[in-house]
Amino acid sequence: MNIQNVILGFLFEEPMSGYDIKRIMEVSVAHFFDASFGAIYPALKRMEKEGFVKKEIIQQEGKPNKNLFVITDKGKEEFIEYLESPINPTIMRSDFLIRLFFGKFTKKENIIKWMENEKKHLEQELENLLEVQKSSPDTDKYKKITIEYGLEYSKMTIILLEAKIKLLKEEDQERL
Amino acid sequence: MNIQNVILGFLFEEPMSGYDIKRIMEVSVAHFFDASFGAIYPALKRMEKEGFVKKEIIQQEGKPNKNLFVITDKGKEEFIEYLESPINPTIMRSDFLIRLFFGKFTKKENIIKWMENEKKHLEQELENLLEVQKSSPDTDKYKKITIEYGLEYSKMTIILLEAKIKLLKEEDQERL
DNA sequence: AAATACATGTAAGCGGTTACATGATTTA
DNA sequence: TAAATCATGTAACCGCTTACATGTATTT
Repeated sequence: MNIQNVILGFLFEEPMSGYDIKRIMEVSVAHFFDASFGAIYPALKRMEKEGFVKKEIIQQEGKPNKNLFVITDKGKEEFIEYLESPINPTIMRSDFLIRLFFGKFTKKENIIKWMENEKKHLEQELENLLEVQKSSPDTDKYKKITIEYGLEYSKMTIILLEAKIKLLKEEDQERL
Repeated sequence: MNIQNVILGFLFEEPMSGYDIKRIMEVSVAHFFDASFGAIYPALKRMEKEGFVKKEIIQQEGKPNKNLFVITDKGKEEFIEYLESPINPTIMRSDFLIRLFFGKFTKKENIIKWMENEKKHLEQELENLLEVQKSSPDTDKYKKITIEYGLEYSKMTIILLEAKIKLLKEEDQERL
């Protein structure tokens, strides 16, 4: 999977601009995929050159013009081919867990700070996902599963972090 | 966080070769960080040049010689500095979830195949983590939390996937 | 006889990110 | 008046992966 495959997926659903793609990613797949404009725009250009998408320039008033990209039959084929290709393993890269792993080299204060920070982020993600779930109750069942997945993950992790933070704080109390 | 920080962390615990570092990563942090030899060896070289580590060549019989890397005081300072620097957000990149998200464009057969594949991987990870937990009961509490984290994540996800696979399969049964 | 473990290393290339440039309109 | 939203794009750079090269000893 790469940025091209993901863009093709979104354009399979409806024509969009690069800007739209970025925005929709943020409210749908951000918990397991993200991309910057610096990746999206050059990808769209390449894809146009290869005939996977075609560009339609939409004149707008008061706003910059919009490049609306429409998926072609060749693009649809390419996407279907991706779906038939071998799946890549899920990758997680966590600075938080690396720091925790080497936690004995720093003050407990730092560790609690990191945990509370991670918890805060997960609470934000949980809130976002609940919002998404509420605002689009008619999404297809597969998209719903990806939301549930994120919901369960953040809930579980918040609970775990809460318990561990509490334990670490209680250790300090006992010493008084 | 980058490969250098992680290597410094491991060398802070004990001197190791590049090969050792790779092996130990696979049985300790693989569920939230991984690196290839092509990243580890050049990193060690750079770090030696910058004075973060020093190399000791160990003569071995029947095996290739080993480059044992020892962390220097400068290296320790560098690692402590990393632990004080702003934390990077956790990144997850899941081909599985992207495919599921666009699941409506393929056959249910494919989706069940992906889910069963993902479940199989998580069961393997769960097994590995249980093995690690059993084989090193005296690790420090912070490392234990990172293992628990992985354990809870894989358990939760296996249960969720099992339920969803069952649901999808039942849908088919009802149609008969 | 083939594969795996041990052990190190490099070069080419990929798939991005970060930072910048541009510019109107709207909101705080 | 500063910041955010809308909108596109590029250039420099980074951090890695993949593939290859080398070679012995052990296991299958």
